[in-house]
Amino acid sequence: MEELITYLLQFGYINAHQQELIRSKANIRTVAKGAYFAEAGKVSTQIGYVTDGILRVCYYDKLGDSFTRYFVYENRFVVDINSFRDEIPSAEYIEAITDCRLLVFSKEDFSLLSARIPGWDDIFVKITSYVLENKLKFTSNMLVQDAQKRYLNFLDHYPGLANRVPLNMLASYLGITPSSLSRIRKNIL
Amino acid sequence: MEELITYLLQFGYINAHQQELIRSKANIRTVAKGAYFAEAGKVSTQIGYVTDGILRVCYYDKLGDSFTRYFVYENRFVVDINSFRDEIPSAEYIEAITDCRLLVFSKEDFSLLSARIPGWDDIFVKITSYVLENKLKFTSNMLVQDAQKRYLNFLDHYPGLANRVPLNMLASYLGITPSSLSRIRKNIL
DNA sequence: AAACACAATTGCCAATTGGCAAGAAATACG
DNA sequence: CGTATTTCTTGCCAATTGGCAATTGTGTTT
Repeated sequence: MEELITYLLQFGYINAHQQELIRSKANIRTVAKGAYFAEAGKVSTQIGYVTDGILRVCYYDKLGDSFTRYFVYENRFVVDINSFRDEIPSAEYIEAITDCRLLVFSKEDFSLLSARIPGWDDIFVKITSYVLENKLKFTSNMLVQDAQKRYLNFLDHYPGLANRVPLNMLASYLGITPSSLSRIRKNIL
Repeated sequence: MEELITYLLQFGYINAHQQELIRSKANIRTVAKGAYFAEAGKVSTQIGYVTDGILRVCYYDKLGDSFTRYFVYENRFVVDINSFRDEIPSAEYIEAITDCRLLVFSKEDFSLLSARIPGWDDIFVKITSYVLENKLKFTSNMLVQDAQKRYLNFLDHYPGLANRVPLNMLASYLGITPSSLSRIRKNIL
Protein backbone atom coordinates (compact mmCIF):
# COMPACT_ATOMS: atom_id res chain seq x y z
CA MET A 1 0.00 0.00 0.00
CA GLU A 2 2.79 2.43 0.86
CA GLU A 3 4.45 1.47 -2.39
CA LEU A 4 1.36 2.63 -4.26
CA ILE A 5 1.57 6.04 -2.61
CA THR A 6 5.28 6.24 -3.33
CA TYR A 7 4.63 5.34 -6.93
CA LEU A 8 1.95 8.01 -7.32
CA LEU A 9 4.17 10.64 -5.70
CA GLN A 10 6.67 10.15 -8.51
CA PHE A 11 4.16 11.70 -10.86
CA GLY A 12 2.59 14.46 -8.77
CA TYR A 13 1.86 15.83 -5.31
CA ILE A 14 -0.71 14.35 -2.94
CA ASN A 15 -1.04 15.54 0.65
CA ALA A 16 -1.42 13.31 3.72
CA HIS A 17 -5.17 13.70 3.88
CA GLN A 18 -5.56 12.78 0.24
CA GLN A 19 -3.26 9.81 0.73
CA GLU A 20 -5.56 8.58 3.47
CA LEU A 21 -8.52 8.91 1.14
CA ILE A 22 -6.71 6.83 -1.48
CA ARG A 23 -5.92 4.13 1.07
CA SER A 24 -9.54 3.99 2.16
CA LYS A 25 -10.74 3.32 -1.38
CA ALA A 26 -8.22 0.63 -2.32
CA ASN A 27 -9.47 -2.95 -2.16
CA ILE A 28 -7.43 -6.12 -2.30
CA ARG A 29 -8.13 -8.52 -5.12
CA THR A 30 -6.39 -11.79 -5.81
CA VAL A 31 -6.26 -13.42 -9.21
CA ALA A 32 -5.17 -17.06 -9.46
CA LYS A 33 -2.52 -18.14 -11.93
CA GLY A 34 -4.16 -18.63 -15.31
CA ALA A 35 -7.25 -16.55 -14.47
CA TYR A 36 -8.05 -13.25 -16.13
CA PHE A 37 -8.01 -9.86 -14.46
CA ALA A 38 -9.80 -8.48 -17.52
CA GLU A 39 -11.28 -10.04 -20.63
CA ALA A 40 -11.55 -8.92 -24.24
CA GLY A 41 -15.05 -7.74 -25.04
CA LYS A 42 -15.94 -6.90 -21.45
CA VAL A 43 -15.81 -3.45 -19.91
CA SER A 44 -12.97 -3.11 -17.40
CA THR A 45 -14.55 -1.80 -14.24
CA GLN A 46 -11.41 -1.83 -12.13
CA ILE A 47 -7.93 -0.42 -12.32
CA GLY A 48 -5.32 -2.54 -10.53
CA TYR A 49 -1.98 -1.86 -8.89
CA VAL A 50 0.07 -5.05 -8.69
CA THR A 51 1.50 -5.76 -5.24
CA ASP A 52 2.46 -9.40 -5.91
CA GLY A 53 2.76 -11.46 -9.04
CA ILE A 54 2.97 -11.00 -12.77
CA LEU A 55 0.28 -10.56 -15.39
CA ARG A 56 0.43 -10.27 -19.12
CA VAL A 57 -1.70 -8.38 -21.61
CA CYS A 58 -2.33 -10.85 -24.41
CA TYR A 59 -4.48 -11.71 -27.40
CA TYR A 60 -5.38 -14.81 -29.39
CA ASP A 61 -5.20 -15.39 -33.13
CA LYS A 62 -7.77 -17.31 -35.19
CA LEU A 63 -5.99 -20.59 -34.42
CA GLY A 64 -6.31 -19.97 -30.70
CA ASP A 65 -2.61 -19.35 -30.17
CA SER A 66 -1.89 -16.65 -27.62
CA PHE A 67 0.55 -13.78 -27.95
CA THR A 68 1.95 -11.63 -25.19
CA ARG A 69 1.58 -7.89 -25.71
CA TYR A 70 3.50 -7.00 -22.54
CA PHE A 71 4.06 -8.01 -18.93
CA VAL A 72 2.94 -6.14 -15.83
CA TYR A 73 4.62 -6.88 -12.53
CA GLU A 74 4.91 -5.55 -8.99
CA ASN A 75 4.38 -1.84 -8.39
CA ARG A 76 2.82 -1.08 -11.71
CA PHE A 77 -0.75 -0.32 -12.71
CA VAL A 78 -2.58 -2.73 -14.95
CA VAL A 79 -5.73 -1.86 -16.87
CA ASP A 80 -7.13 -1.47 -20.35
CA ILE A 81 -7.09 2.30 -20.02
CA ASN A 82 -9.51 3.04 -22.87
CA SER A 83 -12.00 0.49 -21.59
CA PHE A 84 -11.80 1.76 -18.02
CA ARG A 85 -12.02 5.45 -18.91
CA ASP A 86 -14.76 5.33 -21.53
CA GLU A 87 -16.54 2.20 -20.36
CA ILE A 88 -16.15 0.49 -23.68
CA PRO A 89 -15.26 -3.19 -24.23
CA SER A 90 -11.66 -4.18 -23.55
CA ALA A 91 -9.58 -4.92 -26.60
CA GLU A 92 -7.57 -7.72 -25.03
CA TYR A 93 -7.11 -10.13 -22.15
CA ILE A 94 -5.14 -9.54 -18.97
CA GLU A 95 -4.03 -12.90 -17.61
CA ALA A 96 -2.33 -13.67 -14.31
CA ILE A 97 0.71 -15.79 -15.06
CA THR A 98 1.44 -16.30 -11.37
CA ASP A 99 -0.94 -16.00 -8.44
CA CYS A 100 -1.46 -12.27 -8.13
CA ARG A 101 -2.42 -9.80 -5.47
CA LEU A 102 -3.61 -6.36 -6.51
CA LEU A 103 -4.94 -3.19 -5.02
CA VAL A 104 -7.95 -2.27 -7.10
CA PHE A 105 -10.10 0.82 -7.47
CA SER A 106 -13.59 0.67 -8.90
CA LYS A 107 -14.59 3.14 -11.56
CA GLU A 108 -16.81 4.93 -9.02
CA ASP A 109 -14.06 5.27 -6.42
CA PHE A 110 -11.59 6.31 -9.06
CA SER A 111 -13.96 9.08 -10.17
CA LEU A 112 -14.46 10.11 -6.57
CA LEU A 113 -10.70 10.39 -6.08
CA SER A 114 -10.53 12.36 -9.30
CA ALA A 115 -13.12 14.81 -7.95
CA ARG A 116 -11.57 15.11 -4.49
CA ILE A 117 -7.89 15.19 -5.33
CA PRO A 118 -6.66 18.02 -7.56
CA GLY A 119 -3.79 16.57 -9.53
CA TRP A 120 -5.18 13.02 -9.49
CA ASP A 121 -6.06 13.15 -13.17
CA ASP A 122 -2.73 14.75 -14.00
CA ILE A 123 -0.93 11.90 -12.32
CA PHE A 124 -2.73 9.31 -14.38
CA VAL A 125 -2.31 11.23 -17.59
CA LYS A 126 1.42 11.32 -16.94
CA ILE A 127 1.60 7.66 -16.03
CA THR A 128 -0.34 6.68 -19.13
CA SER A 129 1.68 8.64 -21.65
CA TYR A 130 4.98 7.90 -19.93
CA VAL A 131 4.36 4.15 -19.74
CA LEU A 132 2.85 3.77 -23.19
CA GLU A 133 5.60 5.85 -24.77
CA ASN A 134 8.22 3.66 -23.12
CA LYS A 135 6.54 0.44 -24.14
CA LEU A 136 6.26 1.68 -27.71
CA LYS A 137 9.92 2.60 -27.72
CA PHE A 138 10.98 -0.74 -26.34
CA THR A 139 8.87 -2.72 -28.80
CA SER A 140 9.93 -0.60 -31.73
CA ASN A 141 13.57 -1.13 -30.73
CA MET A 142 13.09 -4.88 -30.71
CA LEU A 143 11.80 -4.74 -34.26
CA VAL A 144 15.21 -3.75 -35.60
CA GLN A 145 17.22 -6.18 -33.46
CA ASP A 146 17.96 -9.85 -34.01
CA ALA A 147 16.56 -12.47 -31.67
CA GLN A 148 19.52 -12.64 -29.30
CA LYS A 149 19.77 -8.88 -28.91
CA ARG A 150 16.06 -8.72 -28.14
CA TYR A 151 16.52 -11.19 -25.35
CA LEU A 152 19.62 -9.52 -23.93
CA ASN A 153 17.82 -6.20 -24.09
CA PHE A 154 14.91 -7.70 -22.21
CA LEU A 155 17.21 -9.08 -19.50
CA ASP A 156 18.73 -5.65 -19.19
CA HIS A 157 15.50 -3.71 -19.08
CA TYR A 158 13.51 -6.09 -16.88
CA PRO A 159 16.05 -7.72 -14.55
CA GLY A 160 14.78 -10.90 -12.95
CA LEU A 161 11.62 -11.02 -15.00
CA ALA A 162 12.85 -13.53 -17.59
CA ASN A 163 13.08 -16.26 -14.96
CA ARG A 164 9.60 -15.59 -13.63
CA VAL A 165 7.62 -15.96 -16.85
CA PRO A 166 7.11 -19.10 -18.95
CA LEU A 167 9.43 -19.38 -21.92
CA ASN A 168 6.67 -19.60 -24.48
CA MET A 169 5.01 -16.40 -23.24
CA LEU A 170 8.31 -14.59 -23.26
CA ALA A 171 9.01 -15.90 -26.75
CA SER A 172 5.71 -14.58 -28.09
CA TYR A 173 6.49 -11.21 -26.51
CA LEU A 174 9.90 -11.10 -28.16
CA GLY A 175 8.53 -12.21 -31.49
CA ILE A 176 10.58 -15.38 -31.72
CA THR A 177 9.73 -19.08 -31.45
CA PRO A 178 10.09 -20.95 -28.15
CA SER A 179 12.74 -23.17 -29.75
CA SER A 180 14.82 -20.20 -30.78
CA LEU A 181 14.59 -18.62 -27.35
CA SER A 182 15.68 -21.90 -25.76
CA ARG A 183 18.69 -22.05 -28.08
CA ILE A 184 19.56 -18.43 -27.38
CA ARG A 185 19.56 -19.12 -23.66
CA LYS A 186 21.93 -22.04 -24.17
CA ASN A 187 24.23 -19.90 -26.30
CA ILE A 188 24.54 -17.18 -23.70
CA LEU A 189 25.84 -19.45 -20.96
CA MET B 1 -8.52 24.17 -40.20
CA GLU B 2 -12.02 22.72 -40.35
CA GLU B 3 -10.44 19.29 -40.42
CA LEU B 4 -8.77 20.04 -37.11
CA ILE B 5 -12.10 20.90 -35.54
CA THR B 6 -13.68 17.78 -37.01
CA TYR B 7 -10.84 15.71 -35.66
CA LEU B 8 -11.18 17.15 -32.16
CA LEU B 9 -14.94 16.62 -32.20
CA GLN B 10 -14.35 12.88 -32.58
CA PHE B 11 -12.97 12.88 -29.06
CA GLY B 12 -15.21 15.32 -27.22
CA TYR B 13 -17.62 18.23 -27.43
CA ILE B 14 -16.60 21.80 -28.23
CA ASN B 15 -19.14 24.54 -28.88
CA ALA B 16 -19.03 27.10 -31.67
CA HIS B 17 -17.56 29.82 -29.48
CA GLN B 18 -14.81 27.53 -28.28
CA GLN B 19 -14.13 26.45 -31.83
CA GLU B 20 -13.60 30.07 -32.76
CA LEU B 21 -11.16 30.45 -29.90
CA ILE B 22 -9.22 27.44 -31.13
CA ARG B 23 -9.08 28.85 -34.66
CA SER B 24 -7.80 32.16 -33.35
CA LYS B 25 -4.87 30.50 -31.57
CA ALA B 26 -3.73 28.22 -34.38
CA ASN B 27 -0.72 29.39 -36.36
CA ILE B 28 0.57 28.05 -39.62
CA ARG B 29 4.08 26.65 -39.67
CA THR B 30 5.86 25.12 -42.61
CA VAL B 31 8.73 22.68 -42.30
CA ALA B 32 10.87 21.96 -45.36
CA LYS B 33 11.63 18.40 -46.38
CA GLY B 34 14.55 17.17 -44.33
CA ALA B 35 14.16 19.79 -41.60
CA TYR B 36 13.11 18.98 -38.06
CA PHE B 37 9.85 19.95 -36.41
CA ALA B 38 11.38 18.94 -33.07
CA GLU B 39 14.81 17.83 -31.99
CA ALA B 40 16.07 15.37 -29.40
CA GLY B 41 17.40 17.18 -26.35
CA LYS B 42 15.35 20.33 -26.92
CA VAL B 43 12.06 21.16 -25.23
CA SER B 44 9.13 20.94 -27.64
CA THR B 45 7.31 24.24 -27.31
CA GLN B 46 4.69 23.55 -29.96
CA ILE B 47 2.12 20.91 -30.69
CA GLY B 48 1.39 20.48 -34.40
CA TYR B 49 -1.57 19.30 -36.44
CA VAL B 50 -0.46 18.19 -39.88
CA THR B 51 -2.48 19.71 -42.73
CA ASP B 52 -0.06 18.75 -45.50
CA GLY B 53 2.87 16.41 -45.73
CA ILE B 54 4.43 13.57 -43.79
CA LEU B 55 6.82 13.57 -40.86
CA ARG B 56 8.51 10.77 -39.02
CA VAL B 57 9.54 10.37 -35.41
CA CYS B 58 13.03 8.93 -35.55
CA TYR B 59 16.26 8.34 -33.68
CA TYR B 60 19.89 7.71 -34.51
CA ASP B 61 22.19 4.93 -33.31
CA LYS B 62 25.87 5.35 -32.39
CA LEU B 63 26.88 4.84 -36.03
CA GLY B 64 24.64 7.70 -37.10
CA ASP B 65 22.12 5.47 -38.87
CA SER B 66 18.55 6.64 -38.48
CA PHE B 67 15.53 4.54 -37.56
CA THR B 68 11.89 5.42 -38.01
CA ARG B 69 9.76 5.11 -34.91
CA TYR B 70 6.53 6.00 -36.74
CA PHE B 71 5.06 8.25 -39.40
CA VAL B 72 2.68 11.15 -38.90
CA TYR B 73 0.62 12.38 -41.82
CA GLU B 74 -2.31 14.64 -42.65
CA ASN B 75 -4.97 15.23 -39.99
CA ARG B 76 -2.97 13.90 -37.10
CA PHE B 77 -1.24 15.64 -34.22
CA VAL B 78 2.51 15.44 -33.96
CA VAL B 79 4.45 16.20 -30.78
CA ASP B 80 6.70 14.67 -28.18
CA ILE B 81 3.90 14.68 -25.65
CA ASN B 82 6.04 14.27 -22.55
CA SER B 83 8.35 17.07 -23.66
CA PHE B 84 5.50 19.41 -24.48
CA ARG B 85 3.49 18.72 -21.32
CA ASP B 86 6.29 18.76 -18.76
CA GLU B 87 8.71 21.02 -20.59
CA ILE B 88 11.48 18.46 -20.51
CA PRO B 89 13.90 17.66 -23.36
CA SER B 90 12.47 15.68 -26.26
CA ALA B 91 13.59 12.09 -26.50
CA GLU B 92 13.73 11.97 -30.28
CA TYR B 93 13.66 13.83 -33.56
CA ILE B 94 10.62 14.71 -35.63
CA GLU B 95 11.70 15.09 -39.24
CA ALA B 96 9.68 16.32 -42.20
CA ILE B 97 10.07 13.78 -44.98
CA THR B 98 8.13 15.94 -47.42
CA ASP B 99 7.53 19.67 -47.30
CA CYS B 100 5.02 20.06 -44.50
CA ARG B 101 2.35 22.49 -43.45
CA LEU B 102 1.10 22.38 -39.88
CA LEU B 103 -1.25 24.20 -37.59
CA VAL B 104 0.67 24.77 -34.40
CA PHE B 105 -0.24 25.83 -30.88
CA SER B 106 2.32 27.25 -28.52
CA LYS B 107 2.48 25.90 -25.00
CA GLU B 108 0.97 29.18 -23.72
CA ASP B 109 -1.97 29.11 -26.10
CA PHE B 110 -2.50 25.43 -25.46
CA SER B 111 -2.69 26.15 -21.72
CA LEU B 112 -5.06 29.00 -22.37
CA LEU B 113 -7.35 26.73 -24.38
CA SER B 114 -7.09 24.20 -21.59
CA ALA B 115 -8.25 26.84 -19.09
CA ARG B 116 -11.04 28.22 -21.28
CA ILE B 117 -12.45 25.03 -22.77
CA PRO B 118 -13.83 22.44 -20.36
CA GLY B 119 -13.18 19.12 -22.00
CA TRP B 120 -10.06 20.28 -23.82
CA ASP B 121 -7.78 18.28 -21.59
CA ASP B 122 -10.07 15.27 -21.82
CA ILE B 123 -9.86 15.37 -25.58
CA PHE B 124 -6.09 15.28 -25.53
CA VAL B 125 -5.95 12.60 -22.90
CA LYS B 126 -8.17 10.46 -25.11
CA ILE B 127 -6.18 11.18 -28.24
CA THR B 128 -2.92 10.37 -26.48
CA SER B 129 -3.94 7.04 -24.99
CA TYR B 130 -5.93 6.01 -28.05
CA VAL B 131 -3.13 6.79 -30.49
CA LEU B 132 -0.31 5.38 -28.37
CA GLU B 133 -2.26 2.21 -27.63
CA ASN B 134 -2.88 1.70 -31.34
CA LYS B 135 0.71 2.31 -32.27
CA LEU B 136 1.87 -0.12 -29.62
CA LYS B 137 -0.55 -2.72 -30.89
CA PHE B 138 0.54 -2.29 -34.47
CA THR B 139 4.24 -2.46 -33.64
CA SER B 140 3.79 -5.43 -31.34
CA ASN B 141 1.85 -7.22 -34.09
CA MET B 142 4.69 -6.66 -36.54
CA LEU B 143 7.08 -8.31 -34.14
CA VAL B 144 5.44 -11.70 -34.62
CA GLN B 145 5.02 -11.43 -38.38
CA ASP B 146 7.51 -12.13 -41.15
CA ALA B 147 8.77 -9.33 -43.38
CA GLN B 148 6.19 -9.69 -46.13
CA LYS B 149 3.25 -9.79 -43.74
CA ARG B 150 4.55 -6.66 -42.03
CA TYR B 151 4.57 -4.84 -45.32
CA LEU B 152 1.15 -6.07 -46.40
CA ASN B 153 -0.19 -5.13 -42.99
CA PHE B 154 1.29 -1.67 -43.40
CA LEU B 155 -0.32 -1.25 -46.83
CA ASP B 156 -3.60 -2.27 -45.31
CA HIS B 157 -3.43 -0.07 -42.27
CA TYR B 158 -1.94 3.01 -43.94
CA PRO B 159 -3.29 3.02 -47.50
CA GLY B 160 -1.32 5.23 -49.85
CA LEU B 161 1.40 5.98 -47.34
CA ALA B 162 3.91 3.41 -48.60
CA ASN B 163 4.32 5.28 -51.88
CA ARG B 164 4.86 8.61 -50.18
CA VAL B 165 7.76 7.71 -47.91
CA PRO B 166 11.31 6.72 -48.93
CA LEU B 167 11.92 2.99 -48.99
CA ASN B 168 14.78 3.10 -46.52
CA MET B 169 12.70 4.97 -43.93
CA LEU B 170 9.85 2.56 -44.37
CA ALA B 171 12.26 -0.37 -44.08
CA SER B 172 13.66 0.90 -40.78
CA TYR B 173 10.11 1.31 -39.51
CA LEU B 174 9.23 -2.26 -40.47
CA GLY B 175 12.44 -3.63 -39.03
CA ILE B 176 13.75 -5.05 -42.27
CA THR B 177 16.59 -4.06 -44.62
CA PRO B 178 15.97 -1.84 -47.65
CA SER B 179 17.07 -4.70 -49.91
CA SER B 180 14.53 -7.05 -48.40
CA LEU B 181 11.74 -4.52 -48.73
CA SER B 182 12.64 -3.95 -52.34
CA ARG B 183 12.50 -7.69 -53.01
CA ILE B 184 9.19 -8.00 -51.18
CA ARG B 185 7.71 -5.29 -53.37
CA LYS B 186 8.84 -7.16 -56.47
CA ASN B 187 7.35 -10.40 -55.17
CA ILE B 188 3.95 -8.89 -54.58
CA LEU B 189 3.46 -7.71 -58.15
C1' DA C 1 5.28 -43.24 -5.98
C1' DA C 2 3.37 -43.66 -10.48
C1' DA C 3 1.04 -41.66 -14.12
C1' DC C 4 -0.14 -37.76 -16.51
C1' DA C 5 -0.04 -33.34 -18.66
C1' DC C 6 2.44 -29.61 -20.03
C1' DA C 7 6.72 -27.03 -20.85
C1' DA C 8 11.33 -26.84 -22.50
C1' DT C 9 15.20 -28.67 -25.10
C1' DT C 10 17.42 -30.43 -29.05
C1' DG C 11 18.48 -32.28 -33.79
C1' DC C 12 17.70 -31.91 -38.50
C1' DC C 13 16.64 -29.45 -42.47
C1' DA C 14 14.29 -25.77 -45.12
C1' DA C 15 12.92 -21.06 -45.64
C1' DT C 16 13.76 -16.38 -44.70
C1' DT C 17 16.48 -12.56 -44.20
C1' DG C 18 20.79 -10.00 -44.06
C1' DG C 19 25.36 -8.30 -45.94
C1' DC C 20 27.85 -6.70 -49.48
C1' DA C 21 28.63 -4.79 -53.83
C1' DA C 22 27.55 -3.51 -58.51
C1' DG C 23 24.48 -1.46 -61.54
C1' DA C 24 20.19 1.16 -62.61
C1' DA C 25 17.04 4.72 -61.63
C1' DA C 26 15.50 8.80 -59.68
C1' DT C 27 16.35 13.23 -57.76
C1' DA C 28 18.91 17.36 -56.71
C1' DC C 29 21.83 20.98 -58.10
C1' DG C 30 24.59 24.03 -60.50
C1' DC D 1 20.53 20.52 -69.51
C1' DG D 2 24.08 17.80 -67.88
C1' DT D 3 26.37 16.27 -63.84
C1' DA D 4 26.51 14.69 -59.27
C1' DT D 5 24.41 12.52 -55.54
C1' DT D 6 21.38 9.74 -53.42
C1' DT D 7 18.10 6.05 -53.57
C1' DC D 8 16.60 1.79 -55.21
C1' DT D 9 17.21 -2.73 -57.30
C1' DT D 10 19.38 -7.03 -57.95
C1' DG D 11 22.62 -11.05 -57.65
C1' DC D 12 25.25 -13.91 -54.84
C1' DC D 13 26.19 -16.14 -50.71
C1' DA D 14 26.21 -16.60 -45.63
C1' DA D 15 23.88 -16.31 -41.29
C1' DT D 16 19.73 -16.50 -38.75
C1' DT D 17 15.46 -18.25 -37.67
C1' DG D 18 11.50 -21.30 -38.18
C1' DG D 19 9.07 -25.90 -38.54
C1' DC D 20 8.59 -30.30 -37.12
C1' DA D 21 9.17 -34.08 -34.20
C1' DA D 22 11.33 -36.70 -30.68
C1' DT D 23 13.10 -36.47 -26.14
C1' DT D 24 13.79 -34.74 -21.76
C1' DG D 25 12.35 -32.20 -17.86
C1' DT D 26 9.02 -30.33 -14.45
C1' DG D 27 5.25 -30.09 -11.78
C1' DT D 28 0.57 -31.81 -10.56
C1' DT D 29 -2.75 -35.15 -9.31
C1' DT D 30 -4.41 -39.19 -7.59
